[in-house]
Amino acid sequence: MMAQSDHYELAFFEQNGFERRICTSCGSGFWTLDPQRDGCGDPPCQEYTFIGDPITKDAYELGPMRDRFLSYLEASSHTKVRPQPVVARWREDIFLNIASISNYQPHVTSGISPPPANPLAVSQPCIRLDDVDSVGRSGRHLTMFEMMAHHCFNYPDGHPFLRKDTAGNPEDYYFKERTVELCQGFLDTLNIPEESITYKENPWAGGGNAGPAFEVLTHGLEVATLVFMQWEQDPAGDINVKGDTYKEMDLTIVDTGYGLERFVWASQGTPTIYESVFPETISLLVEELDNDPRKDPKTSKILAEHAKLSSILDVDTGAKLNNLRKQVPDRLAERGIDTTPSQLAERLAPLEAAYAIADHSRCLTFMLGDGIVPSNVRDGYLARLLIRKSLRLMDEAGIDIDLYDVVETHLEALRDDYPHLWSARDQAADMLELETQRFQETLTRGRRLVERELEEDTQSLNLDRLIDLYDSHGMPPEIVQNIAHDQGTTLEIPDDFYARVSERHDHEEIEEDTHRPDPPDLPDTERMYYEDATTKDFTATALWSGSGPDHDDLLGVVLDRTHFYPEGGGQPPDQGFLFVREQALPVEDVQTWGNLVVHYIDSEEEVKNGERVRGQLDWGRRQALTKNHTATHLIGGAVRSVLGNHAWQTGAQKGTTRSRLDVTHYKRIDEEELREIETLANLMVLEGRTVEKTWLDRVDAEQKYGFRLYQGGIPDSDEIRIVRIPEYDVQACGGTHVANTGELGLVKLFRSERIQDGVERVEFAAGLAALRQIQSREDLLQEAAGVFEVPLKDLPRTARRFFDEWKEYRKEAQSLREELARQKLASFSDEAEEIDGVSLVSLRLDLELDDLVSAAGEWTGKPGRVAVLGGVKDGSPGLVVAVSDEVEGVDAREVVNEGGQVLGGGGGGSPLLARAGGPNADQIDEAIEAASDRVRKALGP
RNA sequence: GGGCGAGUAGAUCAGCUGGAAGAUCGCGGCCUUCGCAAGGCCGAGGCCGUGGGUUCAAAUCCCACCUCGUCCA
Repeated sequence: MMAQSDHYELAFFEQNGFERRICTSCGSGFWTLDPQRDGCGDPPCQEYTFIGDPITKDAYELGPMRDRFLSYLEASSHTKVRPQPVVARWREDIFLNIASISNYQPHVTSGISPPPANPLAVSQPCIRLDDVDSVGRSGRHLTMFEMMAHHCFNYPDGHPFLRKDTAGNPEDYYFKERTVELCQGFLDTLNIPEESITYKENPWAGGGNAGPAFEVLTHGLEVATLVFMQWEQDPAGDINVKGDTYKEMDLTIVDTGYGLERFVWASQGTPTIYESVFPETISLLVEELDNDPRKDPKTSKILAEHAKLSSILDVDTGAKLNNLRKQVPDRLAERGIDTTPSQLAERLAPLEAAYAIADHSRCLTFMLGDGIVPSNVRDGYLARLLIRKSLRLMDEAGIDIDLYDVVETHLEALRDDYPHLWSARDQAADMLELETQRFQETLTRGRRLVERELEEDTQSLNLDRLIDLYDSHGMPPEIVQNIAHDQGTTLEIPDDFYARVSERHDHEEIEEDTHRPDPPDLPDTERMYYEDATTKDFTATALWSGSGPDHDDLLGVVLDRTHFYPEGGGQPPDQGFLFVREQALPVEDVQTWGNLVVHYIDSEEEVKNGERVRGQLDWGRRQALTKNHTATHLIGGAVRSVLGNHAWQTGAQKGTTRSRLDVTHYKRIDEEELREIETLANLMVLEGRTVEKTWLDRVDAEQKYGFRLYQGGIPDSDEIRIVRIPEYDVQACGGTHVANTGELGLVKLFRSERIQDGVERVEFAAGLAALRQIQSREDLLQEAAGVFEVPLKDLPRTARRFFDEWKEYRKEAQSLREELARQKLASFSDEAEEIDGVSLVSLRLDLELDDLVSAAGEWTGKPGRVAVLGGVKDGSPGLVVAVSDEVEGVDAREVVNEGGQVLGGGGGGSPLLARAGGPNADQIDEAIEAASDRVRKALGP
């Protein structure tokens, strides 16, 4: 454990009269101006003292509090920057933006990119679902909140960003002292009593970094955290934090977080944070409650006590909640209110549901507004989870309004501060309606399933099955319990139900990344295709050759410069030849290796370092790929224009003959939309728009175009290449593109398919490949029309007629065949052999086996009969044996098998009807005879 | 990205240890009734998701694909 308390000995504290004390309750070090104080101020060491007694003179709402914070920092040489989306598309490791510092990870914190400003101030909407089960019950948890923050990135002397002047002004840099000063200064502007504030020492670690940190507390509420990132994880490091070792970093970072909603809450002193943050939403929901608990005058007192106690107790599990519910009545008794834990639970449950719904719907407002499409995978699942939780809570609390109506209260409240949410409201409404409908269908389906199972066996619903129902059919155990209750069965749901569900998933394999070896130490390969996309022949110097990381059987060659495009961004590599000493060596593959481009050639010969090499591209291939790549951008633009801005690219693969683009969308793309997309893309071709390619600073590019740039993924460099079709589409993209959209000639969409829930794949082609595809489709049509010998325009009608007639004839043929079999049998029936009172018919009829079966079945419909029928149809023999119910001692399976053996195969069926077959068609008569013999033996004396 | 589940009559689902494609509701006709509800009898309606494979024989087993549901990271 870190014992370096000197990390916290600040001049600021000394100069301003703060004292370091040790909390008598938890033993933590903290700093205070109050000489009497002996507790750190952090729950559970202290409970809330601001409920009903706000910490500021004025009550603040979100907007004014946020402005207050940002303008205070602007006045202290910070630059205000725009917040980023709640969907962390620039991160590979997380779906949602969980903190303001996430905006700058990993590219800024690792030193690849400079920050947008330095120092900077921001109020960043964040989403954390870890505590979702405490939301509504604890009175303080939120799934979505704004983290107000000031950050400073302290670049060491001589850092390249300082030379480039993109690292801010070093004179404005600060670390611990100034950070605490700014924090204290902000609290002072709110007139929060200074002696109520404590700075609690609590080192922080996360994501490979660590550093000393303060929790800032007042009135029992943690309102801010001040983190000083100055260590990075290193197994050989000598600094120990929470069990890991770290070393000092070159770049130190001030990472602060001020809870906007907490400040607003503390300034209003309402029983819970929810009434302060979204009062309109709460009113709407509470009015819809079956019985409004707030009409009871006692409730506000109860709520206040409940809130204060919940501050010092965790309520993230049912057991802990019950514990809280037991303690509150005692406290209330002291204040003259009589209640029991169960009364309390009953009184509070609907209100807690309303709080949770209000919270979840605000979170959804941001999720859907920032383009998450609800689905069963990835971030979409998180949205679906919240939607379903909300719907269930609404159902339980008897709130009978559309979820979108709740979301709308947030949209209105947030309209001015977050206009992009408002403009996506139609899609949000659509998605919520669809999701509500889907959930109802899931529940209906599940209900039927459960009812059926209970009907068959009331004991069938054991825990295993309960987990099954949830895991495979989405049936929450509570709902299954209700259904069981209605059917008069009781079900126990264990406390650790959800833990048991996840146990099932514990064994799932996690794929490990294969680690590529580091590239040789060579200068970056100059990629000439960016500057000049029309050259197909070039000369260069070989710098390295050997076994590369991608192929064992091919020789890797690195040149100082190349026109060969390495596979990347969904564009396959170029092919062609390298000419070495007048010898043409085919280039099979081209890949990047760090900043190098490796050409893989099929060659026995070594390529010597320093040798001159001529390269020649397969130009037809390159052109086809280039056209398909530009077409991908055209389709992407058209898709977003037709479907909406939520349609984000999740993948793309270009080919020479066809390409595909995957986008998020909440329902199937229909034929009409597909046509619209195709038309729009072709209009762009017809207009012949210029395709602009420019290099921009990452920060500039993001400021100018926003995160929609990263449709195709996030480049990990400071400079990024922008491919722009003016007033239509702009993306960060490293691929090859035509100069003008007119060069594509034609773009053809083939189909869309649902590759997973919430993701549509569009397949298309461009240029000659598009024409060829159209032609080959036409060939198919012509061929089909040729089969029917009708003109193309009559094809659908004719096909329909043929299909209908085929069905009709098939049925007719079947009944005729049955009739035929019956007739034949009847005509032979007088040949029946009488054995011990049983008539045996033994015949050869060369008909379909199915028809023999119906004939035999018909015959044995009357008592005392056995039929052995065999025949050869289309070269394969078949044998059927049927026995009337009453005949004893004859098992059709045994009889038929006797014949089956003769046929070289086998047979089986039921005791009354069985069939057999085999390869020996010429033995059919013998087989019939063998089977009949078996019957005679069975019946005979 | 991974796990689980499903696709059979217009709808909901049985059948899935291979051996004659079923039930219920709905639909059509008839009977009963003054009429309705209900009941009784008869009937129509199936590329058993698609394509391969195994087998004498596949709705059933195997593989691939298509469509849908669900849980988790």
